[in-house]
Amino acid sequence: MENLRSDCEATNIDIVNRVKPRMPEMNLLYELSDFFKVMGDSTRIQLLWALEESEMCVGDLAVVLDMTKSAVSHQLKVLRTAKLVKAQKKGKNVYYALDDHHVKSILEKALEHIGE
Amino acid sequence: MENLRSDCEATNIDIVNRVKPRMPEMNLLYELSDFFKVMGDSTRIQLLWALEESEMCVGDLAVVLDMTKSAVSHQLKVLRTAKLVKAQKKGKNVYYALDDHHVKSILEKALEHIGE
DNA sequence: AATATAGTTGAACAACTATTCATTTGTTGT
DNA sequence: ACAACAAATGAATAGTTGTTCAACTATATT
Repeated sequence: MENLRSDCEATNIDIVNRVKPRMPEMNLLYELSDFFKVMGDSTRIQLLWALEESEMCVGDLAVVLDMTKSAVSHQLKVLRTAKLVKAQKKGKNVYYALDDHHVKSILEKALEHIGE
Repeated sequence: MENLRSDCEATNIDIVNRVKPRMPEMNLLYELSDFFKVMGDSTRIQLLWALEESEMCVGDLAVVLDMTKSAVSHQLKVLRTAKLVKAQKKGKNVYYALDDHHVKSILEKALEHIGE
C-alpha cells in the first residue's frame, strides 16, 4: 500500500494513466539530474571549455581561469568523479583531458537554446 | 591593471596563451551554467519528461510526480523563468507545455553519457 | 453571494555547495 | 637528505536551493 505525497486527485485521469507508466526509474532520474548538476557550475563549464581546446595541467588551468589551484583542483575532482575528465601524471604535473565525447555536443545544444 | 586571483605562474605559457583568448565571455558562461542548473534537479527533469509526453495541468503533474501542488508550482516557475515551459490558462486549470525543442536532444545526449 | 477548487506565493527551515585557508603528499633538482 | 614546487585534501564558512506550510488570488459551481 503506497503512501501518497500528492495533495490532490487527477483532473484528466486518462492523461495521468498514459504518462505515469512512461516515467523513467527514479534511479535514472537521479543519474540524469546529477549529470546536469555537475554541468551547472560556471567554474566547471570553464574547465570543460578550456580542456576542449587542449589537455592542461592544474596550474595552467588556474591561470586561464584566474583562480587558485586549490579551487581548480576541487572542481576537477568533481568532474573526474562524474567521468567527464581524466587525469594523467607527467612528472611534477597532473594533466587533465576530456573523457567524454558527449560534452561538446551537449554544450552546443545548450548554446542553441540560449542564443534565441 | 588586473587584479589576479590565481596563486601560480603558467607552466606551459604557449598553451595558456592559446587557450585564454578562446575562453568565452563570463556572461555567456553564466548563462550556460544557469541553464544546466535548471536541468540539475530531479523534480524538474521529471516535469520536463512528463511534459514531453503531454501537455498537463499542475494538479495532474502533482499526481504523476507524487508531490504537492505547491512544490510542483514552485519548480514550474523555475522552468518558466528559464523559458523551458510555457503556461496557458484553460478555465480553472493552468496547462503547461514544453517551450523548447532543444530539451529533448539534450536529454538524449545526457542519457548516452550515462549509459556507458 | 457563498463555497469549493486550482494554482500561486512568501517565509522559514534544512540540506547542500563552492571557495578559502592551512596542511599534507609526492615529485624534481641540488 | 633537503629545499622547492605541484597538486590534493579536510575543515570551515558563506551563500544557495528545494520543500513545507499557511495564506492568498482567481475561477467555477450552486
